[in-house]
Amino acid sequence: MVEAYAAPCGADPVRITGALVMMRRASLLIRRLDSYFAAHGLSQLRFLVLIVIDREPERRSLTPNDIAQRIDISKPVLSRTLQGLEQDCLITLAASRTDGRSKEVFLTAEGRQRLNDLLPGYFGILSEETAGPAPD
Amino acid sequence: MVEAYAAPCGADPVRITGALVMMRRASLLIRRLDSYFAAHGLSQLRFLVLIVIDREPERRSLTPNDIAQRIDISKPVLSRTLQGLEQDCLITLAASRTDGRSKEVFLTAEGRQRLNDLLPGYFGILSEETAGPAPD
DNA sequence: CCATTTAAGTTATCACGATAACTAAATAGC
DNA sequence: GCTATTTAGTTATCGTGATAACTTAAATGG
Repeated sequence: MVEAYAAPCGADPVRITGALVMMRRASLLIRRLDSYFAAHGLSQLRFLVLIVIDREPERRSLTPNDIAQRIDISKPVLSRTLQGLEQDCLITLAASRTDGRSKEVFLTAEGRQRLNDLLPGYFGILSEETAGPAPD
Repeated sequence: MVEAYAAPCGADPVRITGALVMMRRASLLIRRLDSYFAAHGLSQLRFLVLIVIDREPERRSLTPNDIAQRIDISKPVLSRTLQGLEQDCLITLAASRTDGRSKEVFLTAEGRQRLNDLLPGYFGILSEETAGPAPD
Protein backbone atom coordinates (compact mmCIF):
# COMPACT_ATOMS: atom_id res chain seq x y z
CA MET A 1 0.00 0.00 0.00
CA VAL A 2 2.89 2.33 0.74
CA GLU A 3 4.25 1.94 -2.77
CA ALA A 4 1.20 3.38 -4.45
CA TYR A 5 1.45 6.49 -2.33
CA ALA A 6 5.21 6.91 -2.01
CA ALA A 7 6.29 6.41 -5.59
CA PRO A 8 4.53 9.47 -7.03
CA CYS A 9 6.05 11.55 -4.25
CA GLY A 10 9.56 10.38 -5.09
CA ALA A 11 10.02 8.68 -1.74
CA ASP A 12 11.71 5.39 -1.01
CA PRO A 13 9.06 2.85 0.03
CA VAL A 14 11.57 0.83 2.01
CA ARG A 15 12.48 3.75 4.18
CA ILE A 16 8.88 4.76 4.63
CA THR A 17 7.90 1.28 5.64
CA GLY A 18 10.79 1.06 8.04
CA ALA A 19 9.73 4.24 9.78
CA LEU A 20 6.12 3.14 9.93
CA VAL A 21 7.03 -0.26 11.35
CA MET A 22 9.18 1.38 13.99
CA MET A 23 6.37 3.70 15.02
CA ARG A 24 3.99 0.79 15.18
CA ARG A 25 6.31 -1.23 17.39
CA ALA A 26 6.94 1.71 19.65
CA SER A 27 3.24 2.39 19.91
CA LEU A 28 2.47 -1.19 20.94
CA LEU A 29 5.31 -1.17 23.45
CA ILE A 30 4.07 2.06 24.96
CA ARG A 31 0.63 0.57 25.34
CA ARG A 32 2.02 -2.41 27.18
CA LEU A 33 4.04 -0.18 29.48
CA ASP A 34 1.09 2.08 30.11
CA SER A 35 -1.11 -0.81 31.10
CA TYR A 36 1.64 -2.26 33.30
CA PHE A 37 2.10 1.01 35.14
CA ALA A 38 -1.60 1.69 35.36
CA ALA A 39 -2.05 -1.69 37.05
CA HIS A 40 0.38 -0.52 39.73
CA GLY A 41 -0.91 2.98 40.30
CA LEU A 42 1.69 4.79 38.24
CA SER A 43 2.26 5.92 34.67
CA GLN A 44 5.28 6.06 32.44
CA LEU A 45 5.76 9.69 33.25
CA ARG A 46 5.46 9.24 37.00
CA PHE A 47 7.83 6.29 36.85
CA LEU A 48 10.38 8.30 34.89
CA VAL A 49 10.25 11.10 37.42
CA LEU A 50 11.00 8.67 40.23
CA ILE A 51 13.83 6.98 38.36
CA VAL A 52 15.45 10.26 37.42
CA ILE A 53 15.57 11.42 41.02
CA ASP A 54 16.73 8.05 42.26
CA ARG A 55 19.57 7.73 39.80
CA GLU A 56 21.01 11.16 40.47
CA PRO A 57 24.56 10.38 41.58
CA GLU A 58 25.54 13.34 43.74
CA ARG A 59 22.29 14.65 45.10
CA ARG A 60 19.25 13.20 46.78
CA SER A 61 16.97 15.81 45.26
CA LEU A 62 16.39 17.57 41.96
CA THR A 63 14.60 20.76 40.99
CA PRO A 64 11.52 20.50 38.78
CA ASN A 65 13.49 22.23 36.10
CA ASP A 66 16.23 19.59 36.25
CA ILE A 67 13.68 16.83 35.99
CA ALA A 68 11.87 18.43 33.08
CA GLN A 69 15.11 18.75 31.15
CA ARG A 70 16.26 15.20 31.87
CA ILE A 71 13.08 13.55 30.73
CA ASP A 72 12.36 16.11 28.02
CA ILE A 73 8.91 17.17 29.05
CA SER A 74 7.21 20.55 29.37
CA LYS A 75 7.20 22.26 32.73
CA PRO A 76 3.42 22.44 33.12
CA VAL A 77 3.07 18.72 32.63
CA LEU A 78 5.76 18.09 35.19
CA SER A 79 4.20 20.51 37.62
CA ARG A 80 0.92 18.64 37.50
CA THR A 81 2.67 15.28 37.75
CA LEU A 82 4.65 16.32 40.81
CA GLN A 83 1.47 17.37 42.53
CA GLY A 84 0.02 13.93 41.96
CA LEU A 85 3.15 12.17 43.15
CA GLU A 86 3.22 14.28 46.29
CA GLN A 87 -0.42 13.50 47.02
CA ASP A 88 0.39 9.81 46.70
CA CYS A 89 3.31 10.28 49.12
CA LEU A 90 5.90 9.09 46.62
CA ILE A 91 7.86 12.35 46.69
CA THR A 92 8.17 15.37 48.97
CA LEU A 93 8.58 18.94 47.83
CA ALA A 94 10.61 21.54 49.70
CA ALA A 95 11.47 25.14 48.93
CA SER A 96 14.95 25.61 47.58
CA ARG A 97 17.32 27.29 49.99
CA THR A 98 19.43 28.81 47.26
CA ASP A 99 16.76 30.06 44.85
CA GLY A 100 13.48 31.52 46.03
CA ARG A 101 11.74 30.57 42.81
CA SER A 102 12.68 26.92 42.86
CA LYS A 103 11.97 23.73 44.76
CA GLU A 104 13.65 20.51 45.69
CA VAL A 105 12.03 17.18 44.96
CA PHE A 106 12.89 14.20 47.15
CA LEU A 107 11.87 10.57 46.92
CA THR A 108 10.07 9.23 49.95
CA ALA A 109 10.82 5.75 51.23
CA GLU A 110 7.53 4.66 49.71
CA GLY A 111 8.53 6.22 46.39
CA ARG A 112 11.84 4.41 46.35
CA GLN A 113 10.09 1.19 47.30
CA ARG A 114 7.53 1.55 44.52
CA LEU A 115 10.26 2.25 42.02
CA ASN A 116 12.22 -0.84 43.00
CA ASP A 117 9.09 -2.96 42.92
CA LEU A 118 8.28 -1.94 39.37
CA LEU A 119 11.75 -2.03 37.83
CA PRO A 120 11.94 -5.78 37.17
CA GLY A 121 8.61 -5.85 35.38
CA TYR A 122 9.54 -2.76 33.43
CA PHE A 123 12.77 -4.27 32.18
CA GLY A 124 10.98 -7.51 31.49
CA ILE A 125 8.57 -5.82 29.14
CA LEU A 126 11.38 -3.98 27.37
CA SER A 127 13.33 -7.21 26.97
CA GLU A 128 10.40 -9.11 25.56
CA GLU A 129 9.81 -6.39 23.06
CA THR A 130 13.26 -6.55 21.55
CA ALA A 131 13.23 -10.33 21.82
CA GLY A 132 10.06 -10.94 19.86
CA PRO A 133 9.86 -10.95 16.07
CA ALA A 134 9.22 -7.60 14.46
CA PRO A 135 5.46 -7.23 14.10
CA ASP A 136 4.08 -5.95 10.82
CA MET B 1 23.05 4.07 33.39
CA VAL B 2 20.89 1.19 32.24
CA GLU B 3 23.44 -1.36 33.42
CA ALA B 4 23.23 -0.30 37.04
CA TYR B 5 19.50 -0.81 37.03
CA ALA B 6 19.13 -3.78 34.72
CA ALA B 7 21.82 -6.08 36.07
CA PRO B 8 20.23 -6.62 39.50
CA CYS B 9 16.94 -7.40 37.77
CA GLY B 10 18.54 -10.07 35.60
CA ALA B 11 17.76 -8.16 32.40
CA ASP B 12 19.95 -7.82 29.34
CA PRO B 13 21.16 -4.20 29.14
CA VAL B 14 21.60 -4.42 25.39
CA ARG B 15 17.99 -5.35 24.83
CA ILE B 16 16.80 -2.74 27.26
CA THR B 17 18.84 -0.05 25.60
CA GLY B 18 17.61 -1.12 22.20
CA ALA B 19 14.01 -0.79 23.26
CA LEU B 20 14.64 2.57 24.88
CA VAL B 21 16.42 3.91 21.82
CA MET B 22 13.59 2.78 19.61
CA MET B 23 11.03 4.50 21.80
CA ARG B 24 13.11 7.63 21.82
CA ARG B 25 13.41 7.69 18.05
CA ALA B 26 9.73 7.04 17.62
CA SER B 27 8.89 9.78 20.07
CA LEU B 28 11.01 12.33 18.23
CA LEU B 29 9.55 11.27 14.90
CA ILE B 30 6.03 11.60 16.23
CA ARG B 31 6.81 15.10 17.46
CA ARG B 32 8.07 16.10 14.04
CA LEU B 33 5.00 14.69 12.37
CA ASP B 34 2.71 16.36 14.87
CA SER B 35 4.28 19.72 14.29
CA TYR B 36 4.16 19.22 10.52
CA PHE B 37 0.48 18.39 10.57
CA ALA B 38 -0.32 21.10 13.08
CA ALA B 39 1.25 23.64 10.75
CA HIS B 40 -1.22 22.52 8.09
CA GLY B 41 -4.36 22.38 10.15
CA LEU B 42 -4.41 18.64 10.62
CA SER B 43 -3.09 16.02 13.04
CA GLN B 44 -1.69 12.57 12.61
CA LEU B 45 -5.03 11.09 13.48
CA ARG B 46 -6.98 13.27 11.09
CA PHE B 47 -4.48 12.57 8.35
CA LEU B 48 -4.75 8.82 8.91
CA VAL B 49 -8.52 8.98 8.68
CA LEU B 50 -8.31 10.73 5.33
CA ILE B 51 -5.71 8.34 3.95
CA VAL B 52 -7.65 5.28 5.02
CA ILE B 53 -10.76 6.42 3.22
CA ASP B 54 -8.82 7.49 0.17
CA ARG B 55 -6.92 4.25 -0.20
CA GLU B 56 -9.98 2.03 0.04
CA PRO B 57 -9.88 0.11 -3.24
CA GLU B 58 -13.49 -0.86 -3.89
CA ARG B 59 -15.50 1.78 -2.11
CA ARG B 60 -15.51 5.54 -1.92
CA SER B 61 -16.74 5.52 1.66
CA LEU B 62 -16.13 3.68 4.90
CA THR B 63 -18.12 3.30 8.09
CA PRO B 64 -16.71 4.74 11.30
CA ASN B 65 -16.33 1.21 12.55
CA ASP B 66 -14.22 0.25 9.53
CA ILE B 67 -12.01 3.25 10.05
CA ALA B 68 -11.55 2.63 13.75
CA GLN B 69 -10.47 -0.94 13.09
CA ARG B 70 -8.07 -0.02 10.28
CA ILE B 71 -6.21 2.59 12.26
CA ASP B 72 -6.58 0.79 15.58
CA ILE B 73 -8.21 3.54 17.59
CA SER B 74 -11.13 3.61 19.98
CA LYS B 75 -14.54 4.50 18.63
CA PRO B 76 -15.10 7.55 20.83
CA VAL B 77 -11.88 9.13 19.66
CA LEU B 78 -12.84 8.50 16.07
CA SER B 79 -16.32 9.88 16.62
CA ARG B 80 -14.89 13.13 17.92
CA THR B 81 -12.34 13.28 15.13
CA LEU B 82 -14.94 12.76 12.43
CA GLN B 83 -16.99 15.64 13.84
CA GLY B 84 -13.98 17.90 13.53
CA LEU B 85 -13.19 16.76 10.01
CA GLU B 86 -16.78 17.33 8.97
CA GLN B 87 -16.76 20.83 10.44
CA ASP B 88 -13.63 21.57 8.45
CA CYS B 89 -15.36 20.27 5.32
CA LEU B 90 -12.79 17.55 4.71
CA ILE B 91 -15.30 14.72 4.92
CA THR B 92 -19.05 14.30 4.66
CA LEU B 93 -21.16 11.96 6.74
CA ALA B 94 -24.26 10.19 5.44
CA ALA B 95 -26.59 7.68 7.02
CA SER B 96 -25.97 4.14 5.89
CA ARG B 97 -28.66 2.74 3.62
CA THR B 98 -28.12 -0.83 4.74
CA ASP B 99 -27.76 -0.37 8.49
CA GLY B 100 -29.77 2.13 10.45
CA ARG B 101 -27.14 2.35 13.17
CA SER B 102 -24.25 3.11 10.90
CA LYS B 103 -22.91 5.89 8.71
CA GLU B 104 -20.86 6.35 5.61
CA VAL B 105 -17.85 8.64 5.59
CA PHE B 106 -16.81 10.26 2.30
CA LEU B 107 -13.86 12.44 1.43
CA THR B 108 -14.76 15.85 0.05
CA ALA B 109 -12.79 17.31 -2.84
CA GLU B 110 -11.14 19.58 -0.31
CA GLY B 111 -10.29 16.60 1.88
CA ARG B 112 -8.68 14.76 -1.00
CA GLN B 113 -6.80 17.89 -1.97
CA ARG B 114 -5.50 18.42 1.55
CA LEU B 115 -4.41 14.81 1.72
CA ASN B 116 -2.50 15.02 -1.54
CA ASP B 117 -0.90 18.29 -0.50
CA LEU B 118 0.46 16.81 2.71
CA LEU B 119 1.61 13.42 1.44
CA PRO B 120 4.98 14.49 0.00
CA GLY B 121 6.01 16.27 3.19
CA TYR B 122 4.81 13.34 5.25
CA PHE B 123 6.90 10.86 3.31
CA GLY B 124 9.79 13.26 3.37
CA ILE B 125 9.82 13.32 7.14
CA LEU B 126 9.57 9.55 7.35
CA SER B 127 12.44 9.17 4.87
CA GLU B 128 14.69 11.56 6.71
CA GLU B 129 14.08 9.72 9.92
CA THR B 130 15.27 6.38 8.63
CA ALA B 131 18.08 8.08 6.72
CA GLY B 132 19.65 9.84 9.68
CA PRO B 133 21.98 8.16 12.15
CA ALA B 134 20.37 6.58 15.16
CA PRO B 135 20.17 9.25 17.85
CA ASP B 136 21.17 8.33 21.41
C1' DC C 1 20.43 51.26 43.22
C1' DC C 2 16.52 50.96 40.50
C1' DA C 3 14.62 49.29 35.93
C1' DT C 4 14.60 45.83 32.68
C1' DT C 5 15.15 41.27 31.29
C1' DT C 6 15.52 36.50 32.15
C1' DA C 7 14.19 32.29 34.51
C1' DA C 8 11.19 28.92 37.58
C1' DG C 9 6.75 27.38 38.49
C1' DT C 10 1.78 27.52 38.19
C1' DT C 11 -2.73 28.06 36.11
C1' DA C 12 -5.80 27.93 32.20
C1' DT C 13 -6.96 25.99 28.00
C1' DC C 14 -6.69 22.82 24.21
C1' DA C 15 -5.79 18.24 21.51
C1' DC C 16 -5.88 13.47 21.71
C1' DG C 17 -5.81 8.94 23.81
C1' DA C 18 -8.64 5.76 26.91
C1' DT C 19 -12.96 3.44 29.36
C1' DA C 20 -17.73 3.45 31.07
C1' DA C 21 -22.37 4.26 30.38
C1' DC C 22 -25.97 5.27 27.21
C1' DT C 23 -29.26 5.07 22.84
C1' DA C 24 -30.87 2.91 19.06
C1' DA C 25 -30.86 -0.66 15.61
C1' DA C 26 -29.95 -5.34 14.14
C1' DT C 27 -29.71 -10.19 15.19
C1' DA C 28 -30.64 -14.62 17.87
C1' DG C 29 -33.46 -17.84 20.17
C1' DC C 30 -37.20 -19.60 21.97
C1' DG D 1 -43.07 -12.82 16.55
C1' DC D 2 -41.46 -11.08 20.80
C1' DT D 3 -37.73 -10.92 24.03
C1' DA D 4 -32.35 -11.25 24.49
C1' DT D 5 -28.36 -10.13 23.19
C1' DT D 6 -25.14 -8.03 20.33
C1' DT D 7 -23.42 -4.18 17.64
C1' DA D 8 -22.76 0.97 15.99
C1' DG D 9 -22.23 5.22 17.46
C1' DT D 10 -22.30 9.07 20.92
C1' DT D 11 -21.65 11.42 25.32
C1' DA D 12 -19.25 12.04 29.66
C1' DT D 13 -15.19 11.77 32.22
C1' DC D 14 -10.37 11.09 32.99
C1' DG D 15 -5.13 10.99 32.08
C1' DT D 16 -1.47 13.02 29.65
C1' DG D 17 0.84 15.77 26.23
C1' DA D 18 1.26 20.80 24.48
C1' DT D 19 1.36 26.32 24.52
C1' DA D 20 0.11 30.86 26.33
C1' DA D 21 -0.30 33.90 29.96
C1' DC D 22 0.74 34.96 34.65
C1' DT D 23 3.49 35.51 39.24
C1' DT D 24 7.47 35.87 41.54
C1' DA D 25 12.39 35.84 42.10
C1' DA D 26 16.99 36.33 40.20
C1' DA D 27 20.26 38.50 37.16
C1' DT D 28 21.71 42.41 34.26
C1' DG D 29 22.89 47.04 33.23
C1' DG D 30 22.63 51.74 33.10
